Amino acid sequence: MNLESTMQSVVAQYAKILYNVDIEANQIQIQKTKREFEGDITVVVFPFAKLARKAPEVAANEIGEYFLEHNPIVSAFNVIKGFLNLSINTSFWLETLECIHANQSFGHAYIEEDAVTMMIEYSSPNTNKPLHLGHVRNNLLGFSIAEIQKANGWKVVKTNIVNDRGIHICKSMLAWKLFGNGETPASSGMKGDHLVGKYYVVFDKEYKAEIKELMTHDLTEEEAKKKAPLILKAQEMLLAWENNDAEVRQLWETMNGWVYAGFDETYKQMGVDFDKIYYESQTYLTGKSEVERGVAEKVFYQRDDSSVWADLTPDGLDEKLLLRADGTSVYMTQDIGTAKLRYNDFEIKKMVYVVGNEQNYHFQVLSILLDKLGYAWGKDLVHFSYGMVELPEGKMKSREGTVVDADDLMAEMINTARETSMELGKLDNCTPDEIETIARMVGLGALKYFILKVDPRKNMTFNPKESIDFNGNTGPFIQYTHARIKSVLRKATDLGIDYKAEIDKELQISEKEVYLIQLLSEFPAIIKQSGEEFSPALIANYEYELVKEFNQFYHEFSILKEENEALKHFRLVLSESIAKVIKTGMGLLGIEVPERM
RNA sequence: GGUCCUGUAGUUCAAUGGAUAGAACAAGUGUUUCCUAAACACUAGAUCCGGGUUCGAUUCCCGGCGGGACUACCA
Repeated sequence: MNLESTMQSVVAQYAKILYNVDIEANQIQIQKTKREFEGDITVVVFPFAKLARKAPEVAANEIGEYFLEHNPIVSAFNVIKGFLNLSINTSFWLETLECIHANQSFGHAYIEEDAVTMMIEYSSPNTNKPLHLGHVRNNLLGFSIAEIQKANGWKVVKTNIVNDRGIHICKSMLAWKLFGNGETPASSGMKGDHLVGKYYVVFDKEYKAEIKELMTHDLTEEEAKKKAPLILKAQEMLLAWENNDAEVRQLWETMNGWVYAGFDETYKQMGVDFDKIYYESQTYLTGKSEVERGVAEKVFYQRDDSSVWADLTPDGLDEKLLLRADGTSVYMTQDIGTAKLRYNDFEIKKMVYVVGNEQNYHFQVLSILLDKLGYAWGKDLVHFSYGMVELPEGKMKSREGTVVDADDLMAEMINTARETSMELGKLDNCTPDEIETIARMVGLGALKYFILKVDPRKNMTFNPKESIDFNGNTGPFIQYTHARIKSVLRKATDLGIDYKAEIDKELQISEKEVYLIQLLSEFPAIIKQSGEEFSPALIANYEYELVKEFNQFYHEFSILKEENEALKHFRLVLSESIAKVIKTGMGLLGIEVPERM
């Protein structure tokens, strides 16, 4: 029970006593008092002043008086318009801090044995090219919301559906076969996914050349695209794949193997992982049988050309194709198949798909289809939809080669972090290993924080330079603050200061310190809200506010030099609690915080 | 055309229907006997337009205008 909800029910109770007004506790608005006013928390009186037919000021004053008489944690109050500002007893805040300090897993809900399962799908790459900036946003969001839901008491299964079959991978395979000269990751020294991606580009280049050549022979562009020998060969290869042609399958497995090794490295570097990976090659047939079941149950219908459709016009949408006339499956069919496999593998109560907003329509449809097929979680599946990431230079376009590769980006961030730190002489006393660890934490922290602090729905601009700035609302700034607090605590330990003992409840502390404790006490509510709204940004912005507040405090007050032992002790406890909340909060964003930097 | 998302300082981002719309970057001015100056303080600057609901609107509703995505027998 936190202060806010306690206050809500108390105020509701008082309203009943004073005015005989019935109001739900959660209808009472409680907020933190703004800085420029006296007090700690504020009751917004307007709503029930109206019900009580009292002028807001009058009602606010009466409730304030009642508080003073009957509730010892309120030490003073003032009224401005319809806002009742209450000051809370210092001893209440001191007790609150002690609880926070003592609670090892502060902010985390305990996961019960019988907790329900939420499955979160994210990443979902194609196997014909390396991961790029768009995947970075996807992976970071997916991993972070999984962590947040765990903190909120869900059992979470992180999953990835790999699009390992289709014409795209055949293009890479074909180009490698024709132009590759047997090149392998080992022989070329290239990462596997990059090597395969290279041949995807080769295919595209040669294919375009063929189209151009054909167009000089009086073919339109459309015709040329369809008749170019390379595309015909690629389609042939896809067919051979579907028919289990041994040689094609062998090549497919080899090249996908290279790609997976490459992806693993990228995921590892990014710090994301999965509990269960599905492969499209294993799920697409299941989808077909599910669709056939739908036809049998008359949820879907078959046309004369034997293609299968779902009529979604009653839902205000179009008709949607599910199986082609030749019986092959489309994207939607695969998602249905994957859903069935997952349903069999886990007891899923909630399904979350982290997929870009260009697929909003697709998931609207999928939700309806799964519901019609009888999946309990179909109706309210969450499409966690996010916007595009752009660079300051403009949009990414694969054709113009302006795609930002995930591996390159991470390497660049780490390099910048290392260079900046070296320049500032911050790592002078570190071993090469320590330097690498810190550079990695800071570089990746900058990237992650910058991306996660933004509302996912919005398209955003990723500015590498700005993200790694050590000032402002950035990851490194928060990491740095954590390291500083840890440094103070180390020194305190060296000086033999004991800050595990109880805090003196009679201590006089400043408004700023009360504000910091109040901020800390809101942390669990922030995590809860982040979980409900699937919003890592909420946590990121909270972290920044906390750190900024602490920095001001830190400059205003000395900690170790304080003469008053009780006060010194209190400030150390406060600092340690803040460090704990920073670490926990950043952990929910998938960001590591260094002990020193 | 239809559907969905979005519009806040020069820029990048905030703001459960609440008080004088917050930060950061960029610009300008300061602060180092100091626990990490990779810090802190100060100055200047914004809700696309028009209606409506409300004691009160950046937020909710309606209508414009601008940006993006989707609207494939591609995935």
